[in-house]
Amino acid sequence: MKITLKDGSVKEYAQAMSVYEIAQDISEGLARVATAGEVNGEVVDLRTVVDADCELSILTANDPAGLAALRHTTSHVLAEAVKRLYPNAKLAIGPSIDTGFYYDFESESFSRDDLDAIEKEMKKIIKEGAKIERFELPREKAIAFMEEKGEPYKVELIQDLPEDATISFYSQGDFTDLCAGPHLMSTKGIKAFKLTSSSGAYWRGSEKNKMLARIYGTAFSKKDELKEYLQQMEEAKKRDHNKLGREMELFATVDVIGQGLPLLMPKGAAMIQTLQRWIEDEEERRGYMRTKTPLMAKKDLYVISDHWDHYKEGMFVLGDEEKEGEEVFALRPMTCPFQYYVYKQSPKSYRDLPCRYGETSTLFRNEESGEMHGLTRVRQFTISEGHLIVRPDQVEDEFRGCVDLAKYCLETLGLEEDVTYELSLADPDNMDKYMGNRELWDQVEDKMRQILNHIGINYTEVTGEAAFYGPKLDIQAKNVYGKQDTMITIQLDMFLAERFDMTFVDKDGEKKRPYIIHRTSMGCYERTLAWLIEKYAGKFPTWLCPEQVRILPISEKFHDYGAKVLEQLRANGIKATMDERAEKIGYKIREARLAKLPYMLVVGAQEEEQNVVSVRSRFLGDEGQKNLDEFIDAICKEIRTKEIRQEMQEEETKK
RNA sequence: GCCGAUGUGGCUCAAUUGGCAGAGCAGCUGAUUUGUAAUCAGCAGGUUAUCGGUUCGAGUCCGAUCAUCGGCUCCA
Repeated sequence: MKITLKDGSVKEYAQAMSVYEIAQDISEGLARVATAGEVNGEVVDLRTVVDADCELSILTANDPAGLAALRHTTSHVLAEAVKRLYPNAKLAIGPSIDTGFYYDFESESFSRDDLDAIEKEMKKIIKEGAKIERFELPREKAIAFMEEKGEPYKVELIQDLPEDATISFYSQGDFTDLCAGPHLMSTKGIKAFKLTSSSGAYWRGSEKNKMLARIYGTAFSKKDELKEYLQQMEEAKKRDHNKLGREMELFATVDVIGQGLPLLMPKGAAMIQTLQRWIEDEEERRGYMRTKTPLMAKKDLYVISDHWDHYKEGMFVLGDEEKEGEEVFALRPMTCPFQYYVYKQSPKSYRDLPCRYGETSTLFRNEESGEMHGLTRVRQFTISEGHLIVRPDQVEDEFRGCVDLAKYCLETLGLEEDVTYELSLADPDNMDKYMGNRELWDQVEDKMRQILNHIGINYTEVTGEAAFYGPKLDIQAKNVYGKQDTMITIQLDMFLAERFDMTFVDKDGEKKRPYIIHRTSMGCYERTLAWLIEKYAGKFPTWLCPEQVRILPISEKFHDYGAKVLEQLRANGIKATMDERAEKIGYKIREARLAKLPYMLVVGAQEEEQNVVSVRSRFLGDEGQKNLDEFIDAICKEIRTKEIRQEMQEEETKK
């Protein structure tokens, strides 16, 4: 047989060989670092026997799939260590993930001390360097084997495998685990790992099931890589919006106000105000009409919209439903039906469409107590909400317009490189969660795919993530820890128009149903602020800064001149302040730097005499003396064009 | 909601087996009037998240509640 390798070279063998043997044949060095193979594009175990012509790559920890194999093997070592130290623990599952791996056990929860002890045991296991062996069993024998070992979760897993599935096991020393692989040849191949945290996790991800104890860890092929990763995580923590945003006094929380109800402090509020003014103006330019609708409504409205059936648990309900004759209200969790009634106030002609409504809309959602997080998951939030009522022939253009607006927002904020696009579809196995029937959903989902393909967006499809009234294009971003959140959503809805009896009169005089596009432009203000904090580590583009310029007088003698400068800056719409304290200039500069301000203007005798300012910025450092008008022109232009200037490279000096 | 951790001046952290709540920074006052990342001195600041219990005595031990964090589930 002929084996074509990645570099194009060809190896010929007379008899069937395992991937590992081929690696050995290429070089002993390669065999030592091999973690998996790839045959004709499919990732395979090192023990997989190749018996026909194929393309083959030997994977190492430098390949994503190879690294996954290394981490997966590490999770088995973790499981073995846990079984040694806690013989009563039951094994659940232990996959590799983006950042490393985890393993779930039925056990008491693990403390940090426990993790340290387990790590120690893992090192012992790695040092023992047992050979890892793979074997298969027929279904009944596999079940009997795991029953004998007292592993009920494994038995359940095997029972749920398809009838024709290969049931494989990997063993190392005395430890055996049900596993599809691939795995390293020996536990010795694990060179650098760390158990990072422990937590609870539901068996099979369902809250109806038992809570298991999960251990998270990570592994690399080199100690340096592990060290670098751990350092990166430490760095990431420093830009965590939840820490930095509080430190910078952008927001705060108060226990008596409650969970998920952050206070936006003056600086955070200023930033959100800037975003809001910008996006409202931009939407107006794009033909949106602004509405302002109530933050609450009678239950009746939500019954019509079906939110009462689909979303009641998530709403703050006011009044006692059980009480006869009592009027029940609820704070709004969305704006849709309010804007529909704006539309319905007069009969609409096909000429009136598309009808684009925008609202800076505050919403209330009663999230469960454990869900709240900083500014990204809150109970009251404000979004740049909009609904477009469109004729069927306008759907594509209008949808495209929404995507275009979303992209414009992302580009302006400098975030366009950091997002991924998801097409969120209904779960075909759970259609009673949704309005309408499967055929209608197929129609609207196909329409959505078609539009996205025309626009040329690179997206992945995710089933079960649709809204109950339609599929969504979700624009996702990751936080500093790699956790994903939806930043912007554009949704296509062909159900609610009927529920609310929305119509337009078409050319032919017939009443017809419009389509509705639900969309956000910039998304949720709180979440966007969080994202900006992390993206820029608090060093925001000038136009977004709550304090853009600080005047630093050399001494009190120059306060009058400084005040004149301040007045001029403010007259030009620049957010400026003056540090009037009787401190030395070095001290004032230090504080302004730590506050991450873009511009400092030092004013003293020289400046007053020549009627100039000494500019110091985050971008170029000392920019020398400038005429004040010249400085104002430059910064006004920077703010107007929303320029994102390159930061100066420097070491942060902190005490 | 579930599993777990945490909670001491605005911030960062001390406080021996349960035995007088303390420091630095920030703040205020005074002196200094300063030229590009920390001037000096003094003062003030606390019902140790809240409520309850054990004890001669609780920041420390126990219970409940609230909040924050790491996850799970859910979600914009």
